[in-house]
Amino acid sequence: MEKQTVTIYDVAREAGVSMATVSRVVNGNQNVKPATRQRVNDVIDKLDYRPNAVARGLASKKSTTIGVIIPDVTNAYFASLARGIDDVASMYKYNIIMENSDENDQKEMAVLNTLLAKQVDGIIFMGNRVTDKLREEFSHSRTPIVFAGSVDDEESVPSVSIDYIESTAEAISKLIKEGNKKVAFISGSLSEPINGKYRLAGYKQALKEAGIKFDEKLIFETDYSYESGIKLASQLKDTDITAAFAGDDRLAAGVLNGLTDQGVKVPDQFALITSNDTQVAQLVRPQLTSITQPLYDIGAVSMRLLTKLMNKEEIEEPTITLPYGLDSRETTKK
Amino acid sequence: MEKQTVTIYDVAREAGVSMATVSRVVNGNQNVKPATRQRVNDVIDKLDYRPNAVARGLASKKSTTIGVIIPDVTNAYFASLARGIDDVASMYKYNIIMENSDENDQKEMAVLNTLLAKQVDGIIFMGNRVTDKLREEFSHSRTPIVFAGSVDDEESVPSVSIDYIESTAEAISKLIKEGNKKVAFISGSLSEPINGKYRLAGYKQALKEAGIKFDEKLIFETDYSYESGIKLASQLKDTDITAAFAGDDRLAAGVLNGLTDQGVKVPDQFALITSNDTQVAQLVRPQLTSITQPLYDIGAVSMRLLTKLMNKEEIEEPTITLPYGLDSRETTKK
DNA sequence: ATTTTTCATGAAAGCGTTTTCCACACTTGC
DNA sequence: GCAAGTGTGGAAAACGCTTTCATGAAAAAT
Repeated sequence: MEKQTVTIYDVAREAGVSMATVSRVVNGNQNVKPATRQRVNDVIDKLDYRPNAVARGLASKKSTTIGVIIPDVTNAYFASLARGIDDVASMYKYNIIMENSDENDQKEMAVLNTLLAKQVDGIIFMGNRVTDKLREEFSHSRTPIVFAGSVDDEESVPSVSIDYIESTAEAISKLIKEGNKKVAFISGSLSEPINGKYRLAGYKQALKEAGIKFDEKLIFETDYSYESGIKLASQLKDTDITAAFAGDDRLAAGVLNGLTDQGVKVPDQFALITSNDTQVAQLVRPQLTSITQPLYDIGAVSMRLLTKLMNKEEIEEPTITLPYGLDSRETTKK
Repeated sequence: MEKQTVTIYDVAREAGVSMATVSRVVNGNQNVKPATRQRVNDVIDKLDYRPNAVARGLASKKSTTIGVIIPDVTNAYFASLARGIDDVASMYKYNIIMENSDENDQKEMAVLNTLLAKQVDGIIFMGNRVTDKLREEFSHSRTPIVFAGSVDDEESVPSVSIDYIESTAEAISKLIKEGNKKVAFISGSLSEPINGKYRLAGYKQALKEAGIKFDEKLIFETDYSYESGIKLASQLKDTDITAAFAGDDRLAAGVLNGLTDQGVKVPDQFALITSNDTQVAQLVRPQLTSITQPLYDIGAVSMRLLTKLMNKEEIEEPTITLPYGLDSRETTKK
């Protein structure tokens, strides 16, 4: 008693109508007499008919699926964005094909291609770096795309994020105002615009406002892992640096725990501000003072923007900047 | 200069062969003369032809896509599994449609249906509870499915997880051996078999071995959030309970931080063991002693198992149990 | 030299929908 | 009473591919 798939044709036959009519009732087309509609629906229930989305996609040239390129689901920052994306996607009846890219250029190209092959109606890209090859691929395709949680260096692609320059500047200023003369800038690769271009610019801006000279030696370029934070803490310990800004929460947590484990008192001897405000920031003790980002909303707004793009609606402003905050917790004074 | 899609037909015409031949070279079929293959490949490159996966899916009745039902991507436990799933999925050239279910029965049914409609070749289900309706739907469909990180209550569905009874018993025994007479059992809903059936059984087993009578009042049923842990800590503080086992890391972190914030010394005055070993367990201070689970592997093995199922390979044992550990960190004595 | 195999390829029938025309049967309006 | 709508519904052509079957040519076997 294998469950053989029942097709639209079976329904049509059983209901004594044409496939076209069945298609109409399935798709909520109004040109169907209520009586007919009822009859068809009854047959659909009886036969437990479910439209084949693949056939549908082929015929309509719409897959009601969007592709999400994510560096790593395991990272709370991206996972939160993803959650926002997913929620509004399902609100608009889209499904999500998710692909981990590991921020690896080749892999990104590969997943982009499979996404395109699968005929996704749109793409949301998370990641901090966009190679020219990738950008070319984007413009080359007719599939709408938006960046979530990062800005395209050249602003040629719609994006949703906070203002990284301002927020970083504000964090650094706070650190300086609290009496720190030497504030370290800790981030992932500076080749990523978010670090090397925006955050660093904010850092320099704050320094300038305070009349402090920029010192190359205060810049620490590493990766986004907890372990790197731990390692960095040892380096930091033996310097006259008294505060740091970190571009990632896990990284910051590593620095914090590393420092604490070595007997450095935070925030008394060392102040720390992190920037993504994932739950990690509040799990550690002392709790990390953090730039707060509306993570879920960044994802949600990105997806909403994408729906507009897919709908060919007119977009006022393709580069959306959401408000951020600065939550003083326990790794800064007061 | 709109990029109009180039089809297999265009390639065929341009290369002077039939669609069948193009299809053959695209799919690596050996029945093509090298010279012809070369010619076709050249045209493919020249025209930048990319096979339409939707049309492919319709014709071949395979979507090379698998559905993943996940309670919440934002939860590190599930995200880790997902990562394992995704990696071996892409190893086998499958894509992943991911759906958040929020452990909500209705939503689960809904996403299952859209997954089926999309003709996924297989499904991986994460979640702690399976309603009869859902189970019925599973068996009703011809799509292979496997449970990742949970066991089907009735073992009617292939699954991959650790032994929850044994691991919990071991954790509880440790707590008892360290001198704790009253050990709380903190978990999510007991209606979920993983808690109410397996873990609780392990708890009782350990009690029995130690000759301690089971006390209903030591069972705390809550949800998996950090906040619930914080709340629970206040309750725990004013009892003579001196240790607890928690079924989730965020929950455990909440308990730990709540206790600590109220001046309770962990582990001296209160010992704590958690069970998922996500990164959270090591981020908090003191670090949480935890049952360790091969999270990534659970996901990876699940996906591997699914590929076998989709391939109709013979399965020796559909219920796979992976080894666990117990990592003594800082919330238990030595 | 003839028959049998094997190889390479093409023709065409699906796959399960959507969608564009058409056509028919009624209503309207005058 | 007739032309012009209007609301329903059917026929059939896509959609872009895979796959079966048939076929002719070349290679191997006799």
